Amino acid sequence: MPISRKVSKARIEQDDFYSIPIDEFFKSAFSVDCVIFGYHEKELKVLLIQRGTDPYENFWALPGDLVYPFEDLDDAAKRILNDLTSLSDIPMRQVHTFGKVNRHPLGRVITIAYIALVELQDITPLPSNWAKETKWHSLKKIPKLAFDHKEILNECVKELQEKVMSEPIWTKVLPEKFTLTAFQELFETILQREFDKGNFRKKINGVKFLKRLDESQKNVRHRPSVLYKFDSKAFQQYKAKGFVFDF
Amino acid sequence: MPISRKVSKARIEQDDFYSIPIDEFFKSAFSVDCVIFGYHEKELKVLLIQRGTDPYENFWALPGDLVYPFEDLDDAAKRILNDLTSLSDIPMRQVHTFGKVNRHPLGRVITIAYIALVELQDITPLPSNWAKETKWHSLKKIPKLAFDHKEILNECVKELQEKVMSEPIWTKVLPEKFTLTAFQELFETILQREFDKGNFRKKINGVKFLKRLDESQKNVRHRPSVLYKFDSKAFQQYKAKGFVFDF
DNA sequence: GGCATTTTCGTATTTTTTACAAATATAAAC
DNA sequence: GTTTATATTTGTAAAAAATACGAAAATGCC
Repeated sequence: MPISRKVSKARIEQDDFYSIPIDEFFKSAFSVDCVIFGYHEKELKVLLIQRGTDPYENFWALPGDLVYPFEDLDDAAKRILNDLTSLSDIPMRQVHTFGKVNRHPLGRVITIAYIALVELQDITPLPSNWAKETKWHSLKKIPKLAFDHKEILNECVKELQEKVMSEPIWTKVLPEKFTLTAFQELFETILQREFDKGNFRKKINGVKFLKRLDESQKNVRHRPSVLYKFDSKAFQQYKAKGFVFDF
Repeated sequence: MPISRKVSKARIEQDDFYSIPIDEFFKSAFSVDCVIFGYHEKELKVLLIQRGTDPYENFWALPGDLVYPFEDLDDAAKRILNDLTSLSDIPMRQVHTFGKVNRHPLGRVITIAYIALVELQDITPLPSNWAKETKWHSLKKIPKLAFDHKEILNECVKELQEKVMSEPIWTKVLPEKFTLTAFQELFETILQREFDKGNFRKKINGVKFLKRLDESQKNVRHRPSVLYKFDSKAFQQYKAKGFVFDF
């Protein structure tokens, strides 16, 4: 195992290399930040924590922390979300890595952002470990955030909008059996545009992984809506062909 | 600056925290791997280097190296590609971060993958620094690769197929003025399916950011093709609306 | 000029989208 | 019971787009 290697003098003099000890490279850390979007009744929120530790003590921030040296990234995301908010069983997806040199005051820390989408009412985050407080914040009024978390959040909103069209990231938001109206409203909220009810429904009926059930709503004072469910097996075939909703 | 912080005993005993020195977190490194796809005459290749240093000396690998502690990720990608292959001015896009614990024998190293797409004939990579050799490898026969680079490559092929539909990642492949036949062949190669010539053309003509010029091919022994060019300004509006080709 | 070649245009058919209206199913009010 | 309010569901006519072809056009070369 070499203890040093040739590296370029970064953009000072091309073709001119000098040696720096390889140990110098192993002085960085990385973190995971979890962007948990909460949906409820046509409103989209994001779960923030109030930091109870330096740096940025008392600031609102995305739930995030340093990854252990012996921990896989996806595992770290789960563990960190659970550490700070007591939440578990929330499937998250990696979306982007943010790596500006001075984004963290304690040293070089790059952060990998993960997103998830849940029904607000289904879960009750509880602050834990160094998180003083957890709170759902409407996307329309986000306070000043720690680190570069505002930038991360903005990017993740875009990623959510893209991902919701091609991946079943929305399955945790809806009950197992759901109405097409609920499905439509969810997409309208995330994508910020409206669809014609009848035509939206026609498109859905052409999509095999949304299965119409022989069951309908109860106790509604209007014509009850037929219930649908997501067929993940059928979805696999769509995914293989590069499926994207064409709303 | 705190020298330690409470952390959970990762998945051993929930709700039980102990302290480990914060320095322990700052013993990792990260690298960038560049997946440069080269296109030429209906064939897609990827640029690999032969490693001239441990670990994995003499193995074929994606051009990649450790990121300096004082270096932004996007800058590192450019610098590293240039260090190893002498290439510059190749716009790359971050696609995914790979972070399995034991993916690197020298310690904890996560790697951020970047992709780009270029015309093979336009550039001449030259091995430099610790790269012994550079070579374009057909995607159909990839040798055994260093680290987890095979897995990274496979994932990046999928990302390329997705990105080519929504982002002008293809602009560096085609000359400034190009024929629709060339454009079509490029997409057929990347997506691995074929399109009807006349109908493909009709779709393109409905897309405003592909501008038809008052100019056509010269010195071809058949009816010359009209040339088109990419209008990046017009594309911005498409992008804002979440444009995706619907081939 | 005729030939080979590939682009380009045209068109008839089918399919999908769109916009909107009418019919339907339920609970609750009368 | 009958009516009413409400939202779901179906239907449909017009417009638009996709599809599958084939014919016409423009070039270099013989």
